[in-house]
Amino acid sequence: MKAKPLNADSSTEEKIKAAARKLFTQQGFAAVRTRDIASEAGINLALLNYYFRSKEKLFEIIMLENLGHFFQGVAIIVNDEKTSFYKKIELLVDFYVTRLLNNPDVPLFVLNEARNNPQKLPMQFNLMDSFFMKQFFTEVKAGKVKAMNPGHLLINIMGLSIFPFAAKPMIQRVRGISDKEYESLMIERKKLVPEWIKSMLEVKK
Amino acid sequence: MKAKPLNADSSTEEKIKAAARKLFTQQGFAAVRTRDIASEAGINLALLNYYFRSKEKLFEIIMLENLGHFFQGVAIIVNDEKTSFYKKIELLVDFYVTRLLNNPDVPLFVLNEARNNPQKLPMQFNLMDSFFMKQFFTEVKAGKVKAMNPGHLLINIMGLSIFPFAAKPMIQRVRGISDKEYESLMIERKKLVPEWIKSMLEVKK
DNA sequence: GTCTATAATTCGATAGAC
DNA sequence: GTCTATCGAATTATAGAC
Repeated sequence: MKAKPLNADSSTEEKIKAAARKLFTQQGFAAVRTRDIASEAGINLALLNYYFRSKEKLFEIIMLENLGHFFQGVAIIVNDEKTSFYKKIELLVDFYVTRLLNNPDVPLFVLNEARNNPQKLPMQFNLMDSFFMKQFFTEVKAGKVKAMNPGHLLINIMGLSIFPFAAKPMIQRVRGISDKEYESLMIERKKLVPEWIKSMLEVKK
Repeated sequence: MKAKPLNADSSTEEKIKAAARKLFTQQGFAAVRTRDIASEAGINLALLNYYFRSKEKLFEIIMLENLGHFFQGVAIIVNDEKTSFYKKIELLVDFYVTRLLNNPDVPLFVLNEARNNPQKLPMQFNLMDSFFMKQFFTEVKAGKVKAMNPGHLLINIMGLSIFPFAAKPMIQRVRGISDKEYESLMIERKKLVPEWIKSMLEVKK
């Protein structure tokens, strides 16, 4: 078995992937030119086609990576039988916000891809069959949380966690705040969103 | 002054605009070919350039229309001095959901545009100076609602109202529900989102 | 593996007939 | 106003030298 080179991340292949990841994620497939990727990677256009056969192949690799950012880890969180219902909400929000702080362009990319190529989304992963959902129904039956269509719960968790990243440029425009301020707002949300979700689920006396 | 033709909506110009609106809104500027627009409109490519000088000009028209869907009406709602703080929240949510039920592709389009061309967004419209925000601060000072960074309030209202439309294909994929079911979920949200926002703002005793 | 040069295709835009 | 035919620029992909 061949040993991986020590500097796998600085190999030419990785440089191209890094450039492609940046540009594709920010601008989408159609808006990016392979020339731009090559230039961003500091290499030649021909070399890009030498490593990856085509623009499509390279894009698919990046897409799978980005989808991973979105779905990887979620399955583990929602199916852990040792954590409580509310703890899972905290973990989910923290997971999304933490990951997206480092990859703020991923949400729009994934949402666009989901619309343009829904068949490429991981289908096996059915949130409705998760242990998290079982816990939700248990809480509802016990009268501990308000009954609602579980779709609302999922939309609310994701909407409150993910939307602010997808809408960052728009919100910064209508509010006029800096990148730094926006980041600290997002960090605040790690704590606030679970509290809000809790309030929404609270049974009124 | 010349009278408008009675069938303005079926004129060639309108047919082209309708086709462009559909394709640009669904796929974005770069992914759409002028040939596709012409074909969708049932006319020739040359005719498209006869009516609108270029792809860019046509796109700008569509973009302004779509931005209108998003911002038009919001300014009126948030600056009405006769409606209460909570009433405005109800009106905002209803406005977004109602409009987006008929234009479900607009949110992703606007979010993409806001990122790609932030300078083209209407800047004059500063939500922070609105009467709605004054009312929020009044409520906070009176101890009637929880204090929070007003950015969170805006993000939450928009996230809970708009995100489900931007994420529709993804959510349908992970939940496996039909278009019809999804629509009734959205209609439910007109009533539920304002209630949830209220819960989030409630001062705990 | 990496480059230069170029082939092959696509796409926006126009010329010119009707 | 509307069409066919085509130009010219841009872009993906490859051939071939080093």
